[in-house]
Amino acid sequence: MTEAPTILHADLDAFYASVEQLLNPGLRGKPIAVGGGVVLAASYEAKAFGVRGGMPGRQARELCPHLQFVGGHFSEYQRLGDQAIEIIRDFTPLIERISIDEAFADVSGSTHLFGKPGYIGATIRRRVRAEVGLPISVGAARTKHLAKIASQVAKPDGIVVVDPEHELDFLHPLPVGLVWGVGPVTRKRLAEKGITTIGELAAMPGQSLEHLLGRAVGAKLGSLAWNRDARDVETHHRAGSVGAQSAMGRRAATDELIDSTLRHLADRVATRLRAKNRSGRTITTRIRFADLKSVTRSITLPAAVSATSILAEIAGDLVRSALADHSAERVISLLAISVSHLEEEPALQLELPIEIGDDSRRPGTATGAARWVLDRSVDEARQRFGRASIGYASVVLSETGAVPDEFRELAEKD
DNA sequence: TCTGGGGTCCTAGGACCC
DNA sequence: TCTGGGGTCCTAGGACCC
Repeated sequence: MTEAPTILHADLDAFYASVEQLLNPGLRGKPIAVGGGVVLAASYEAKAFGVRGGMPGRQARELCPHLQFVGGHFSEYQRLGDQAIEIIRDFTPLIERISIDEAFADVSGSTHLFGKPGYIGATIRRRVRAEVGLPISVGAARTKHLAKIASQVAKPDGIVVVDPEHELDFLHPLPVGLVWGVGPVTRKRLAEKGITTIGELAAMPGQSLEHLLGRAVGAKLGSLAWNRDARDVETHHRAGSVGAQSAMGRRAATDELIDSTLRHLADRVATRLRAKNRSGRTITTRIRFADLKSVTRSITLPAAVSATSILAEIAGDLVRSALADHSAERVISLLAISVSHLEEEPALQLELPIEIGDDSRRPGTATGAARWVLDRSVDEARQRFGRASIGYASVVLSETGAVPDEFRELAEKD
């Protein structure tokens, strides 16, 4: 007897756009896009014109002249996404939420109560439609990877159950791009070899696959991988890094721009770290130049940090050193800070003897511990009086006119 | 046609240790 | 002394995902 298709993958369709159409009935049936400069989500009516997530707004308008851009109702996205997940939770506690609009569920222990996986999937779809008001697609299969492919095939607003006896029949005609880990670059590389379907991929010897794509991806795609694919639904994740970035069009890389941007980014990252009671040892900065090529610089410290000012200063050192290595580049289009090697935050952060450059950590400035205490009080004040109520002067100033932080935190591409 | 933000994982070279 | 292998950590870059 073969195993049952007890892993479900549920994925809300064109999520942000569907929410906007739910909130405003006047938008239903119309091509709309959430976002502005860039399309974060497009309704199916807009997708019919070729509009896609991640596309520049101008290009989207050219493809679809009647495209309507709508602002994001961020808290509604979170609330409705949570509501849909809670419906799935009525069927099983084994849920792995991948993003705001997507989750795996293991229903192997639920079938004696609720029926076959396909029936559970259909019930979830009906209830999400009735109780939340949104379309959701479901894939059911023996493994996570297969269930995810199935839900993509099920879109829009459908369900696909992959019979374990006929997995290969299901997979082989599908395009390689549906395989997790095959993006535009790999797809192009495969197309050059004449491979466009999963079946053609499966017919390729494992060795040449690995030669073409590298060991990890190649092994994953090997035809046997379908049977070894992980199927454990992991109910809690721990973030491995916390970061923030800021795109800025094309700007001259002046000290003022760099310092104020890094302060803003360090503030966002460090605040989130402290909220999670975490801190990190490795600090990575990224600079993207005018031609969209980017470089990174990182440093791993002997002790973890979560203080805003320390993070900003170290990031400044890293960015300046990278700019010095690329002195021909004077125009930048993006700056980013990320903190990894995360650790649990100790009760009180000790003073850190950090000296990686000349600069601003002179005698007389606050110690690590003092800065940490200062940060904590800023965090508390913001919780009580609102985010804009307090902050470092340069940070507060640079908030104005920027993309709302809620937008950043929810941003996704479909 | 040159566009946002938050992440994960992999690769490869080099330093360092035993 | 110019010679081996294995393991871990760090850094930089890149592909990919939502």
